[in-house]
Amino acid sequence: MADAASLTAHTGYWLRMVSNEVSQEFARKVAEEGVTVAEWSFMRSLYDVDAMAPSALAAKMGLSKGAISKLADRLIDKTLVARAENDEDRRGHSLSLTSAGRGKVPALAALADKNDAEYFDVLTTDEHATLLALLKALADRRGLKTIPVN
Amino acid sequence: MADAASLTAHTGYWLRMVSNEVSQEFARKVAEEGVTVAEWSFMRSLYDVDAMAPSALAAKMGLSKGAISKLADRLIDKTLVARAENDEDRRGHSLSLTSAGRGKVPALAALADKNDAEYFDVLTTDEHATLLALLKALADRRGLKTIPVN
DNA sequence: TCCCCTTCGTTGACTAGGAAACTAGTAGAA
DNA sequence: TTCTACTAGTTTCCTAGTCAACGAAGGGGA
Repeated sequence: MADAASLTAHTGYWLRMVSNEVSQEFARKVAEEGVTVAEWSFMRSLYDVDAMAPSALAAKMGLSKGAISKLADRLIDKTLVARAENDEDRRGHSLSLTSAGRGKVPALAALADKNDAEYFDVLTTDEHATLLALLKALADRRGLKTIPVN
Repeated sequence: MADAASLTAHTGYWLRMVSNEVSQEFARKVAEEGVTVAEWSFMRSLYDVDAMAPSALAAKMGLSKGAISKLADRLIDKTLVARAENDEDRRGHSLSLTSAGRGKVPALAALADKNDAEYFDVLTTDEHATLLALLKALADRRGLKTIPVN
């Protein structure tokens, strides 16, 4: 019955609790570098390519087109990202990192590594590996393709 | 180096991806009952007690006082929750479920159970148990006390 | 008793994202 | 070639949260 179904009994509950914590911790750290987690994810996605269409980035980051549009505006204000019109298809735009933006990525990536390592440090190596494997298995079996922020 | 630090290598990344999915799925389901996930969590927290102070609820749900205040407004509009002034300490208020609100909880709790069971159904019983144990261990060892939405 | 300091809850300004309307441009069919 | 349907991005409106400022109320010391 309802009374027996304690809120804390759900796996989704613990998942969210832990996930929130990792993200908040990381948000605090990247804030010192002057960017948000979403902005970092945006920049990181652009780092591997020359340029990318907003719609592709939306799919990759698991955000709506509208969110990408606004996120891009903010990053352009910070001169970390540039938006260019497309010659072939004049509807499309392409987004790319400026040199300032590109220069910021390594430090942020190091921060991301450090955050992850520190957060999961309370687990043994085996436990950490098991957790990662289970999460990947879950994502795989549920057919997750989108790439959320972080 | 930065290039080697792929975004997808982080445990935090997978955690967030899976957690987002569970939450969104659940959000979609409770929406059919006319409430949001935060509203459900609010009602669930009130279900075990007669009444509760906004500040206590904020601590329990891991939200700010302001968020609780607005959430309460919405639930009062839906006549699921009532707000009363306190006689002993006239600064304090107390929040409680209306009978309509209380009546809704069991169905929502069943939905929460069902969602959790269905989502993690792709794991074997052992895998599910291991995942849950790891998440709890992580929360415990990191001293997590707050109770996030869900 | 009266003042200062703290606490409780609400409010307002702001940030972030989603959904849908909208604009501009492309492509295919007649 | 021109009309229609579709596609890409942006914009607008809405929801949901944070943080900081605020007013009301309590409590302890001079």
